Amino acid sequence: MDDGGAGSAGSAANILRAATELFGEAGFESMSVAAIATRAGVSKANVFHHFASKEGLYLAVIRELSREHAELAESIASEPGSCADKLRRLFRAELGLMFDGECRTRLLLRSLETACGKAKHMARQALHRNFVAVYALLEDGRRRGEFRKDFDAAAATLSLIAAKNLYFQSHDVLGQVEETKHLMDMNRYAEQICDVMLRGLQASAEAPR
Amino acid sequence: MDDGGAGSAGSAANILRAATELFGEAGFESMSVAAIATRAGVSKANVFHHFASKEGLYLAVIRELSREHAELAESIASEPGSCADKLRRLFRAELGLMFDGECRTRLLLRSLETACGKAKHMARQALHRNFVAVYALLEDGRRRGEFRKDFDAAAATLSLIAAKNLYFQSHDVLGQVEETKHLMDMNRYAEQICDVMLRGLQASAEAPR
DNA sequence: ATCTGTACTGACCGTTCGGTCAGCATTTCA
DNA sequence: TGAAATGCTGACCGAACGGTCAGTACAGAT
Repeated sequence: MDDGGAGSAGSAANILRAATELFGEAGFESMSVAAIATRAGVSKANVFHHFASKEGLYLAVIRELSREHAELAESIASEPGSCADKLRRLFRAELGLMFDGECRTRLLLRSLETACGKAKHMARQALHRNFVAVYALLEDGRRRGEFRKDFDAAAATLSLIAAKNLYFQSHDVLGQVEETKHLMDMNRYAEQICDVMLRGLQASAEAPR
Repeated sequence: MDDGGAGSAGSAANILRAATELFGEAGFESMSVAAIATRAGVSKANVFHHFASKEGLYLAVIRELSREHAELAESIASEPGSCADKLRRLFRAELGLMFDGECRTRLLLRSLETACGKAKHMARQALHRNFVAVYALLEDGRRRGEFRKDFDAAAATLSLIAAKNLYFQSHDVLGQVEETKHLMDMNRYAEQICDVMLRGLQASAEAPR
């Protein structure tokens, strides 16, 4: 029983992968340990051999995903270039990562609202690390004079992250509505969102209305 | 068995209310019919007397909430005033409604990602009606010359809705981080988001960067 | 050759779940 | 007065669940 970590690269890794897929497709409660074992090609008892409990397995999955997502933002933010450029690059890269492993992303997003306290907390920590990276980027842009002095960096950061998350959640229905069909293209959406936001951040200091 | 609707105003209404609360606190799968019956002060069998199944009860709850949320946007959009004003009013009003019944909102948001296909569809329809109302508002602003000609109304609408949803989801952790403490105040957040967005929509036509 | 630890399994357990059903009250209508 | 319909319940059911356990197979160390 190693509970998380790579562990023997055989069954344990298979179980972790199967669990990621199945927990991603449906929720924690609606996916049984037996189903995960079947998908992984092992016996149900073997799942409990490698992981202490169903919740332990779930947490191991979340832990892996959280790290992966948080590190991306931090890495891009530390690259050179103007803040506006970095913001565009970051937004696009994050969308890319999200769609790269759809079920993984869905799992992480769902965990934000799960009953299980520990999973919720880990998912929120991932969100927080992401927040801090984007927030720092916006504050940096303000210091450098790229953005106006009087915008609320926290609100703007939240709005950017939100735009990313909801886009992912509703991507598969965008094609069903005429007005949103053109947004199916990820890069086009990223461009539009960044355009509006950057205009808002760069606009002169006079109040809107 | 009346399956939805007010019905006898006694037990059926109690069950519906209890189900809304409990499904809101936890998810569909993690809340048992027995628990709902206890909270409603009736027997478990009585739940099945009024509703065809657990899923039927769930759908009845969602149906009620969807209507409530979608109608607000449509009503405010039809009021008089400038589009910028209406956008501000709408954003604030929607946030208000969300926090008015927290567990109801949580339930609706969670349904967007549930395994149950019908519930997901209904929640998405509510989202769609909301989308259409905001989208029409932005397009109207563009036609009236309040906003610039070349912004993407669909992307901006999605972003506004997203900013609202994520704010609700993360509201209780905003107080734990120094940079976001000031956003705990709903109206202040609404103001900041609308400021950035409206500046982005009203800014002159030259490209940002 | 034997011992020890590890990976793994099939069979099983207690519990909880959604759902059913026969039957008891109360009301409604004839 | 009685028959029919409705609201409601406790007792019960089969299925599925998370989790356990005794035991097998096989590795490497002594």
